Amino acid sequence: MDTIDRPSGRAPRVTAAMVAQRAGVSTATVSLVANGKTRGRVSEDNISRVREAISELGYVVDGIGSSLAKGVSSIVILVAPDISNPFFAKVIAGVRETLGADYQLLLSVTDAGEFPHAEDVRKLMALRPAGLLVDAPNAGFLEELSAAGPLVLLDAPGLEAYAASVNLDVAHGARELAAHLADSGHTRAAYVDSVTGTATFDVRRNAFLEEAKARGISVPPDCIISTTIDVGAAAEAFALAWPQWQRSGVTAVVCGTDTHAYGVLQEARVAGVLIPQELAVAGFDDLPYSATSNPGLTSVHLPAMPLGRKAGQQLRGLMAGLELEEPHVTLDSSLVVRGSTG
Amino acid sequence: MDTIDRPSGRAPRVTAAMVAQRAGVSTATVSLVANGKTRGRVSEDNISRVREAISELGYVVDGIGSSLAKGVSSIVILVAPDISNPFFAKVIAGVRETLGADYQLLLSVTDAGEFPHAEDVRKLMALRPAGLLVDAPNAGFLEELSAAGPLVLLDAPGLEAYAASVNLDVAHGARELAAHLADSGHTRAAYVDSVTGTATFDVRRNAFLEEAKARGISVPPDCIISTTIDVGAAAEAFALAWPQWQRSGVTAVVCGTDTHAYGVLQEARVAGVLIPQELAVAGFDDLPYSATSNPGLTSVHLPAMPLGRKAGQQLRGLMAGLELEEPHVTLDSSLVVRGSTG
DNA sequence: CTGAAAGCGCTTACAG
DNA sequence: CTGAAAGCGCTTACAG
Repeated sequence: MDTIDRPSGRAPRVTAAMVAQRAGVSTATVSLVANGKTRGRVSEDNISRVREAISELGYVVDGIGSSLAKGVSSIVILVAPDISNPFFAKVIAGVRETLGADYQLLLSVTDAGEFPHAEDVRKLMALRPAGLLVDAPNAGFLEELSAAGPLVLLDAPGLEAYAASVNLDVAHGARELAAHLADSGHTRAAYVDSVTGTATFDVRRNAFLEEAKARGISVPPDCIISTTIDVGAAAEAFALAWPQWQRSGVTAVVCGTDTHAYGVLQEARVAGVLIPQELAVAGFDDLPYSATSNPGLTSVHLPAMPLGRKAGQQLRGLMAGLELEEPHVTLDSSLVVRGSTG
Repeated sequence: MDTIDRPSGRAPRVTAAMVAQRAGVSTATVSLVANGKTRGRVSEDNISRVREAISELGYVVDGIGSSLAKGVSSIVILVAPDISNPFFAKVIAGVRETLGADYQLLLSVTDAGEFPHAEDVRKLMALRPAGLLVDAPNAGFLEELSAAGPLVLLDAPGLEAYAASVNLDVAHGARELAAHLADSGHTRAAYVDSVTGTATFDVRRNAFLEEAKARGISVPPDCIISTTIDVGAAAEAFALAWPQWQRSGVTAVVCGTDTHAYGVLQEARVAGVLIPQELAVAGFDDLPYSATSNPGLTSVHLPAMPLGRKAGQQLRGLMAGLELEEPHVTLDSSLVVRGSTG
């Protein structure tokens, strides 16, 4: 039985006042009922009256009015430099899962790899978000943020001083990878880095280089290049560098992301470089396609969904006004060996 | 010269009243200046006074207060059933590009392939969005939406009656694909569909089946299966179906998305099925990885970024109160042939 | 050109 | 347990 009048297409906005009138109570009571704050404040009788009126009229608390009165909205802003990464889609899924229907996820996207600046941040804050999630930030951005309100950083190694964080132990996987290559007999490797000045990429590179060195794998400075996170760009850069690398005895290439690695694989096929016989290739992220490529891509697996889930969970805690028991969490990474490294 | 006092971490909210006082004008004037509505309404003198005060105090118009007064927010909601698809990341990038900094993009995500229902929609509308973008909807969802305000549909073939739309001519690519397979000598094919009841998948399948039939390729009912848009799920389903298909003489598999096709490629490698000698494989979307896989995946290319761009552009028109010159736009698709089909 | 005032829809002390 | 009232920060007729 639909009792809503909808004469000509657009339904009129139903307000708390309309509900109040129908239920024969004040708007204050409507607000209490609609927000479930009735405990010891509203009579059973009025509760059911209001509930009935609410469902009859199809009333929904107006987000804007509510936000203004409360001083905060139900929006959670997720700032991220690269949503084109499939890895990131899983992080979002994880966030959504723990945030549930109480909060709306607003995605702040800029151009690939770029972070918003002071003015953009102010505009975002003008939405009075309930909380902020920042993925793979750099220190400069966090300085500008001058953190107002609940804030959780994702994948922000070394930036623990700024806010609560959920990190990935990429260094562990990077070391495993170096060990794996050393065990396979490699003694000279190259590294394809990401150009974005994001902390996680520094950690990946440094951990790999350090462990490689310790294991007798040399990575000369001219064997380290960087490109944007793009298959084509990586392919091009590799094409340019390979002749040189080959001459200097490079037998393995490690890439900052699987996306870079796909570019290397692609170009290697074009150039007739045998993978893994002539060249071993590995990446970070373990994107879904890495299991599918031919050969499969050896990669450092990062738990994307758990990352999003945990970050959402921590943020919920902060938004509820809690003191986090464990403000800094680190999730494991581990190497997945596939055909691209023999 | 930073004149903002920030005694202990959290900056106090700067309001229009504070700016007004500093500039020696009323809040009405501040509002006019902040919104650029000064033409013939504010003296040059006051304009510069207010501008100065604004920048001195770092004032930003509060989104919530503004939205409440205006009756509409600056939020554009993008509803989509599957953001884990890299295709979708590009659509978002296109939308962002045309929407610019004036609007905030709110991503409404549900579980993969699911659409929000009545209640969720109401909650979204409670944010008073300036506009709505709905990707790959089904009719049921649009019925529930009872469209209030500017709305543009993306990739919603056959749903033109509901709202302005930007569509992809997937049928054209699908027919090209059927022709290509027929030309390659295939006479029996299988189809791996998506389980989501999304119109575009129906169009893809139907256009392919029709053209295949016309070209002498038979696709028996038991050679049509469907799975979620997931590499693993597709691989599993293919593993189960392949022995049967092989016996019945299937030499080509067309997949509703490249993601499905990756699953088929993966399982084929495991099962030792030679691609393309024993089995030709093709998909839709032309994801970045399709150029990289080995063999490369033949796929119907869909212009993701232009799709997002055009949709954003149309929505801007509607939000500006314009009548769209061309409310229904269709973008081209075309087949990209790679190694997976020989 | 300018400002006082009403109003957007809600929430929350407050007084009863 | 209940409601009148103030207030959140802004925008927009309105009167001047």
